[in-house]
Parts: sequence; structure tokens; C-alpha cells
Amino acid sequence: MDAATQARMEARARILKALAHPTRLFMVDELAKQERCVAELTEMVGADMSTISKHLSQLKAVGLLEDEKRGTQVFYRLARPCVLNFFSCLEAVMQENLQQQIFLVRPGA
Amino acid sequence: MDAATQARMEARARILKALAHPTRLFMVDELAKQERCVAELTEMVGADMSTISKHLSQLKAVGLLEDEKRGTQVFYRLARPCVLNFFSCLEAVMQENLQQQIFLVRPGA
DNA sequence: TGGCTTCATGGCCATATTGCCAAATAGGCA
DNA sequence: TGCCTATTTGGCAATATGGCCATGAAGCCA
Repeated sequence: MDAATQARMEARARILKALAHPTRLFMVDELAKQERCVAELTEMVGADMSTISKHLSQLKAVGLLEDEKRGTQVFYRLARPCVLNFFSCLEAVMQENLQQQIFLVRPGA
Repeated sequence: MDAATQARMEARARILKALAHPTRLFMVDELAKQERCVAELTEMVGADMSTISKHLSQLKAVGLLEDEKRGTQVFYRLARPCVLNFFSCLEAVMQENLQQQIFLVRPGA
């Protein structure tokens, strides 16, 4: 793997890593529907606000989210809706995995 | 976030996590072109074979790869080509990020 | 059987990630 | 100015991840 390829794969990995967390995936899903402030997301997820703030920072750092300060609140929104396309593929993989499980559990049926 | 949503997000995160590594992304890319045995991938990546084997196991564990043993070799292939659709979105995000960088570096220009 | 090749696994250490609390910062308002 | 609210940041402990080496397991062949 040459250096340029390595660099490109690292850049891709950074974005995927930012997505690869249950809480962050949930927030991306919600922000696809409408923008939300940190307090709202904190309430929806049910975690410490500092935790949510850090998760949002990660998504913003890789360019997936945008934020806008309005008064004392900060509203986040989905900056790259194309990531939503991932989810249908993920669901398909999950579905296939379920089927495979069945075959593994009942091989001779 | 209710329990069912939590579980679904965790399942999605597991798959994305398996993808979110430079070496694993590279191998997915290569396996999209043609199946490869472990030795070939080891050579292409330039890492220890045990490391490559573990990376492949992770991708297989989440259902993205299939393997087939032929003689003493094990050939891996991409089981879910839909993940390739991710990459164009990732490239777009990377491209956008580059542009933003320029604006950030030269805000008044 | 013995030896060789290919691959997987276990162990270990270094590093990264997560999530909480506490403290700092920023904005609005009396 | 001083206080209150919303958010971010620093610090820390627990846990997970990554990569190498050494070892184990499986298949082929003489």
C-alpha cells in the first residue's frame, strides 16, 4: 500500500470512526430529521451533556455536522446527508447476518 | 433512546467499526476487485500475517466478507458490495473538508 | 510419518476511546 | 456589574483496540 493510498484510507477511516458509535449514529439519524440543540440531544439520548457535546464535536471535526450558535444555545445539523445512504446497506447486512444465524443454528433443518 | 433503537444503533456501529480502519478499508477495496488469499493481502498491505488475519476476521465477523478454504490457502471475498457505495460519499466529505480548510486558512482573502 | 506451507489464535504491551465529574467559557439579562 | 443558563474543556479511570511475537492447527506432499 503506497503512501497516497494509505493517506486516503486513513481519511476515510477517520470519517467512518466518527460514525461508528451507537450514540453518534442515533444523533445523525435525529439530525437528519431536524436540527437540534445540545440540550435536546442530551435529553433524547439520556447521557451527560458533556458526553453529548464531545460526541457532537467528533462528528463536526470530520465535517459531518455543522453548528450554529443562537443565543446561548448551539444548534447542530447534518452537513452531509449522503451518509444516510449508508444505513440501508447496514440494515441489509444486518438482515443477512440474521439469516445466516438461522442457517448456522439449524443447519440440517 | 429506547432499547430497540439502542440495539439497532449498536448493530450498525459494529459494522461501521469493522470498516473504520485504514488497512481494512484497503482490503475491502482490493477484495471488491477480486478475491485474495491471506498471503496476497499480507504482501499488499505490508504487515504481519497475523495482523492481516485478525483484520479479516473482524470483517468476516460482521458479515462483510466470506472466506473459502482451498488447499492450505484461505480466499476472502467481499460478501456485501453495497458497502462500496460508502466510499463516494466519504470522498465527497473529504473534498468538502479540504475546501473548508482553505476558507478557514484564508478567511479574509 | 515427517516436514513444509498457510493461516489462525493467545499473550502481551502500547495506545486510543468512552463517559463521568468538575471547572472554565460564552451569551443574555437584571 | 453580577448572575444564570447553555455549552465546552480538562482530567481521570475503565475499557477496547492494534500490532507484533510465539505458538497452534490444518492441509499437502515426499
